[in-house]
Amino acid sequence: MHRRAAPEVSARSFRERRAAFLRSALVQLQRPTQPILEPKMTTSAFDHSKLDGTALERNALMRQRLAKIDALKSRFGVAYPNDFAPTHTAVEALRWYAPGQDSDKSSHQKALLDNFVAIEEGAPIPADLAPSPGAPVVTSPRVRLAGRVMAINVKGKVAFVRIQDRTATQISQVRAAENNRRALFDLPARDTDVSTFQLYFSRDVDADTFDLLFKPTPDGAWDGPLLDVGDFVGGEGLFFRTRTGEPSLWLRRFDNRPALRVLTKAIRPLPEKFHGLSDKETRHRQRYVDLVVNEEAREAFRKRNLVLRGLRQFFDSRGYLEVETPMMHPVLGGASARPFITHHNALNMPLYLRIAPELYLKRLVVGGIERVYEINRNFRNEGVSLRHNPEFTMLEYYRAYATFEDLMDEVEELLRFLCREVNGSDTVRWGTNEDGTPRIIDLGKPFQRVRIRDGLVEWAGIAADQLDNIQVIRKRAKELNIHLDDHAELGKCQVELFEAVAEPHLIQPTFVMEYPAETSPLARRNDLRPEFVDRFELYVGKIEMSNAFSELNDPVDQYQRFEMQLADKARGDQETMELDVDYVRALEYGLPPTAGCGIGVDRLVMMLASQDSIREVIFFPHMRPENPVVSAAGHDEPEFEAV
RNA sequence: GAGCCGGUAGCUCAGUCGGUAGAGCAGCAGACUUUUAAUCUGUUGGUCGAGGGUUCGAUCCCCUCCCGGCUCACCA
Repeated sequence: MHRRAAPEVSARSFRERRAAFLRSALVQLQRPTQPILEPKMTTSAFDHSKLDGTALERNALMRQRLAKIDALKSRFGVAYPNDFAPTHTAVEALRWYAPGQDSDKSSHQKALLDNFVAIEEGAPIPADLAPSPGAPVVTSPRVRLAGRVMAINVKGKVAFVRIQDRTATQISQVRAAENNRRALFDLPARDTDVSTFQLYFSRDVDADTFDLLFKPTPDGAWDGPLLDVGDFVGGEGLFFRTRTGEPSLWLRRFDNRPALRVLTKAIRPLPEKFHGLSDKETRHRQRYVDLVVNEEAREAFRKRNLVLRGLRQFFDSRGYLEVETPMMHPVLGGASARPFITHHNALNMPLYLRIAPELYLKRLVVGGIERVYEINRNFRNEGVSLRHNPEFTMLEYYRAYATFEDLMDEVEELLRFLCREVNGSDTVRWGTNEDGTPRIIDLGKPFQRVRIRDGLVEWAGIAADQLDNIQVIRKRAKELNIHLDDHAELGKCQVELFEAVAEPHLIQPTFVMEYPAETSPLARRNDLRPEFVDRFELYVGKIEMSNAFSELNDPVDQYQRFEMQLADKARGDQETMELDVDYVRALEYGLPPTAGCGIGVDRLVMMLASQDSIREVIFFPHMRPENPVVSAAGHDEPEFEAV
């Protein structure tokens, strides 16, 4: 758009530069991958040091590590072995030390910390391992642990290697119990490296491997230590506690195998251990790094998983059927939003990425699935913000023979249930108050309920008998410096003004009710006052969390409301629905009295995981590409014409 | 789409009122047989986001662009 306005010459040179860059990038990107794709090539024949000077970024540290791979390969014959099977996870290893888990636990008490022998269960005591005669003996199973190296401490002829595996988040929690247990040893609690388990490597156990991994060893391609933070390793040994009481694996040689092996060498270094990775752009673009180094990131996504499991548990237990309906819609409907449009080549037809599953789910209720829910992605072609991602996860559920008031109770129960599942509490800290103190959301108390008209009277100061006077509404909005859409009719003005003035009052969970009918084309009119619909929205922390209503099941009314939407569209409103003839036909077969509810799952997770940004609860939030996109089809004349 | 702020070593950050840059950590070399942000000694490492302009000279000043953050608008 803005490029159009740029001078013709600079626009052309820009295109040419981009095209030239892409051509070279394509050529360069192909270069390093070809040897790997060649079927006759094996990894052992691949010279990693030759990867220099390609399109891939290569700094000094990375070149160094590529050379280390070749050194490992020349030593072991394989650069990337895949024959190490761990017996325990890190959390299982830590739990082995818990009281009552093992009959021999008493022997791991304080008395043996300084002077003891660790032996394999059932094996004789090897004389050469006894530090001194008569030292206490502890037994341990033979254990193999694998994980990513998060810290290396070499202290003379011993080394400590901390590894992290898939149980990183769990182990952080188990550490709390372990810290309590450390009191038994009169040791201070540890609060660093809580997600790792420690390997202890004494040089006298396996001097060759020790020197190879931790000491400079003139050995072909690289003569420095071969182990780096970030590598994946596998180690074999016996459980014991170090002098400082840290549960650790004493690496040993069994059957002449190395005590510690590099399973995957990391070419790129991990972020520095103390400050870690804090740049949000990198954290979101390279989520894999974020997850490795940031406990809070792992925790947020663990909670996301708990929310998803909790949702399914809640609805499954109440007889709802989970379904999947189309994500590509030939007809736009179910919400008011601008869509993404794509095209089906073989059928030569446009398709919309769905903005809501609503109309399909209600078709299923017509089909007899009286309780139904779907958790899936919606796509809306709108702005990106702390609360909006172009694709977001939506829960919608429908329940026959229920009203929107029944759903209010159910949603309240749902949120309370989820909060307990995720946080073990009815309250959650989310955001900050005006005065900077942590804001506590209380899902334990009954949710507040407020009618739009009451809110307008109370918070916008509009006289009760002037609520339907659009001039008064607009004038008041102007006074309060609140922007209303110029074409908006009365109902929309009321809702917009309400949302603006009510915001400060919508921090604790609040149901907003009595929406004007014209703002809700799919909702059932109130029986007594048909200008309203039986609908609520749930607000928490000033943002909309949920939207629900008793469903309109009168096909004649529905058809007319679709026609009103078409009229809006004709006037230029881009966020209206289309006339879905088949949906009306479905209603003609009979939709039982039904209430339905949509819940923004990402926002729900934000709240329950105490996150202020939706990007913290979506693994790969939408971001602009870092570099010009190289087309998979290999077009070497890419088009950059701005649309 | 608009405004403000930012992009400096692998990471976290200083800095230069214009004379091509520093620290900590990581890396490398040395010491250390129970460390845990290990410690101690020495040391390598940078197209200062990209392009253009002003200038004897630009990482710094000016312009344009790219990417991000925050606020606003649209929206859930």
